[in-house]
Amino acid sequence: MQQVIKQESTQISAGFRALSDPLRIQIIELLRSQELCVCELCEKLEVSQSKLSFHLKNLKEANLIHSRQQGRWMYYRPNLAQFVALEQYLAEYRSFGDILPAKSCE
Amino acid sequence: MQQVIKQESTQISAGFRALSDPLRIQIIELLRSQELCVCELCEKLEVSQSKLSFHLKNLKEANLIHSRQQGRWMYYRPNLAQFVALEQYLAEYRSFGDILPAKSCE
DNA sequence: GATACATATCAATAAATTTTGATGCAGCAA
DNA sequence: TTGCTGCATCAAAATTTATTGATATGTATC
Repeated sequence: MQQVIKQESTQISAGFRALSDPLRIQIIELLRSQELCVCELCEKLEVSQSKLSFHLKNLKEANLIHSRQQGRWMYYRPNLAQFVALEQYLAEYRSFGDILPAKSCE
Repeated sequence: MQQVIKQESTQISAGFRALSDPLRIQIIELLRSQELCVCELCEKLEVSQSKLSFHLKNLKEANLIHSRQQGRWMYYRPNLAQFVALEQYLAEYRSFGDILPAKSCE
């Protein structure tokens, strides 16, 4: 039982972890309105290509972005379904209703 | 301008970073329905007190929980407003509408 | 006062993540 | 084929974050 909670918490935290870096937030912000290839992201963010590649992989493994190859270029776009999933976790968290006052600890 | 985006992205990512650890998710799950003191969290999560203290500080600095001292005990509870803020970031992200296809990169 | 208890903090270590520069690979064009 | 371009991957170093055990702080009780 405690084990199940532990597993679930690992999945949930993994989703948020991908959003826990400023550069990755900047990346998804740029992808918000338009599919972009790596070279365009490089230019706009002024970071090295391998650094960007590392963070794109990170976002992709968290299922937050999708990619599509076209010729030599790789285009990235957000996977909105995964954003919904994280949003829902937060929404459900709040929906639980008011917090009970602690029964005193002594 | 790019600087502003960078600052904002740092703030946002800091919020998610606090949720990017399984133990911290377990903590907020336990606080979901009831204020708890550190000793109760220790027992339920079976972790050392200093470890717990580290993660509680982390959550508190991210403004995700509040604390209240009563005698020797420190009671923690979620700060729902901050959960709303993060939820809203995700909601607004999605609300931007459909992604434009890339203009070809060549 | 002295003592016990709940929690925070600190310093040292360990572990995980990120950055960097180099190299590899696939697609395209000459 | 050769060479160029866009991107991924890798190994090493740098940085950040987490864990541990010890100690400090504050509160209550005696």
